[in-house]
Amino acid sequence: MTDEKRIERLSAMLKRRGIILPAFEIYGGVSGLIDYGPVGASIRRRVIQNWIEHWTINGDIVEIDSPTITPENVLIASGHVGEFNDLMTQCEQCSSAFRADQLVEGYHPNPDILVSKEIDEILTAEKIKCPNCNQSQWTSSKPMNLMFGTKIGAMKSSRQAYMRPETAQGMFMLYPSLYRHFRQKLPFGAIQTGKGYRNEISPRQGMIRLREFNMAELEYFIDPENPPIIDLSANKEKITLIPDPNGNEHKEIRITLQDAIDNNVIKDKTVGYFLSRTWDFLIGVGIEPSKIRFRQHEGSEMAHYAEDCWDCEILGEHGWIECVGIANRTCHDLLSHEKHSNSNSLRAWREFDEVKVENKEILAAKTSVLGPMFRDRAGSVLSALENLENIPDNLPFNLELDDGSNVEITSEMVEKKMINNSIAGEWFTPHVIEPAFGIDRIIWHILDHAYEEIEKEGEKYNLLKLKESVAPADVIVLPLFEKDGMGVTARKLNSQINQMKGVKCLIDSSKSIGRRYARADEIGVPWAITVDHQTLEDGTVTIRRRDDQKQIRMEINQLLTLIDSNMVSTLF
RNA sequence: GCGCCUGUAGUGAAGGGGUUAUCACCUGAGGUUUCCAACCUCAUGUCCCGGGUUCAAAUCCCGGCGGGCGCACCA
Repeated sequence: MTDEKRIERLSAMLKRRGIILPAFEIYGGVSGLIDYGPVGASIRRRVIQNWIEHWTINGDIVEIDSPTITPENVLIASGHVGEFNDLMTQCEQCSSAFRADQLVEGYHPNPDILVSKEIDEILTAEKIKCPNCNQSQWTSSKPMNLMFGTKIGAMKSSRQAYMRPETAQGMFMLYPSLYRHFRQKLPFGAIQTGKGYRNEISPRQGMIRLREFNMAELEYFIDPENPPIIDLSANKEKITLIPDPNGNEHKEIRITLQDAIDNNVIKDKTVGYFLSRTWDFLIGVGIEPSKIRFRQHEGSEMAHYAEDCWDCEILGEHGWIECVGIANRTCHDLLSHEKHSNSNSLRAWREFDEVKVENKEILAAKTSVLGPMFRDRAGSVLSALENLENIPDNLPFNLELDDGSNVEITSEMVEKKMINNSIAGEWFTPHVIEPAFGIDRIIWHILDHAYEEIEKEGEKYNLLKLKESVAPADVIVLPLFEKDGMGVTARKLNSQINQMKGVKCLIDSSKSIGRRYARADEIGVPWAITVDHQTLEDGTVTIRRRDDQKQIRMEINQLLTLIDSNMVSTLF
């Protein structure tokens, strides 16, 4: 943060040019909500498109899309309801905030179940002191759930629900379908992009902490005993890591990811792989390599579900900001959803290398005899027989049932049998590695890193050096003048280019040519085509490169071919 | 949520208990100009919202909303 005013000039430009603006501004605005304007929306769409293509390119990852409204039981299972319904209270003396249930621990057998009023009474009655300043003056406690609540349906039949705090749960809900889609073979993954919601207490720092934000998450399901084989040795780039938050090695190191895995700096290879793929994505959309680092989470700041977590932080005007979290969520989510939903389809089948053959002697029940004999107890007799550890040598014998009672089993009721079980494999709950991207934060840093203020002929000049892949438009057509048919030619060219698949072209004919170049440079359009007098004579135009203002004259048709095949940059 | 600072055209700023609120850039129309924010003429557009004090409030006071920073919080 060398220049304090730069962020203000950048923010003013983003607003002036219709990139990022405060939402609902004519009604005073709402903190933590933003609009992407006509230019910004194009950038956002392209960043997301890049992200989707980046992950789906190998075929082991598919895109899904789930509702943002989520019923409460899903979020109870995920832990979001329980973890974030804590009552908070604040010391009036020193303003420190604490979880109220932790303060009254020891004064009540189960502080978790107390409501706000009861906790306040205990705080006052027991004169509980502030751990920070030793005073005993507490504000009334308030529940702190950062989720936006809503109801599904009306009146009595309505059902409690929340706006999703993350997109991940959608992928877990679709696990059975994904498992079938991928022919029941791990590893595989699913991605989802969309809005997430958090009712932040205090949104800050422009578009860094929003209440409604664009997320992009990948859930990659693996067999923890047979993790994917990862080879990152081709990746020679040294990357900044801050590992070992609680140990002696907690400092920045520069290391290749392969070395980091080999030296156990990154313990999980799959996590290492996603660090690498995240790096590639960020570079691809124009984040500066020197402004990226990966920091390992401390135990205390880890989410309730995560086992190991690395943040990818990007340096910008707001300092180092967490933009991607890569977490090993283990089997936490799938297991919990299995329990809460009574489903048994959130598993995968692991075949053993060798089929295990088990020869076993059992007492097979003759149900036609047992049934009439024991009637309503027949069920428990059957299960006791099945669970019998040691087959008795002689019949009859006394069989103990679950309820502690005994029955006599005679030779008419059972038959000794040898069975051979062959066990080919086992069911297990897959582990999941989750890279979660904050798209708005990434877009902020793309803009931050691309924004350049230079001097041009003694004047200040701004440009956005966006990568072609995330520019709001690919090309802009500028008639030198409207007259003499230049405007007509330009409009025709604009429409021809816009008919190309995946290519977006703008046109601008107001004010002087220099001013129009400046406007296009400021929103980051990489190429400008100028229609001039010579165009009318010989069918050539000039193509201008944003980053150095170089121009090349060439035939319109030749240029159109290059634009269509995304090859304009080969000209220069 | 607390504390300090703060809010004037699209953007950046000046001013300030008084009758028509100022400037630059931007935007639009016209003119001029054969390629990098040129020039001329004209035009559009502002005191965050609500309440109070006052003959009079954009200005002072209170509250809200928004923004910045610090503390706290942050899946």
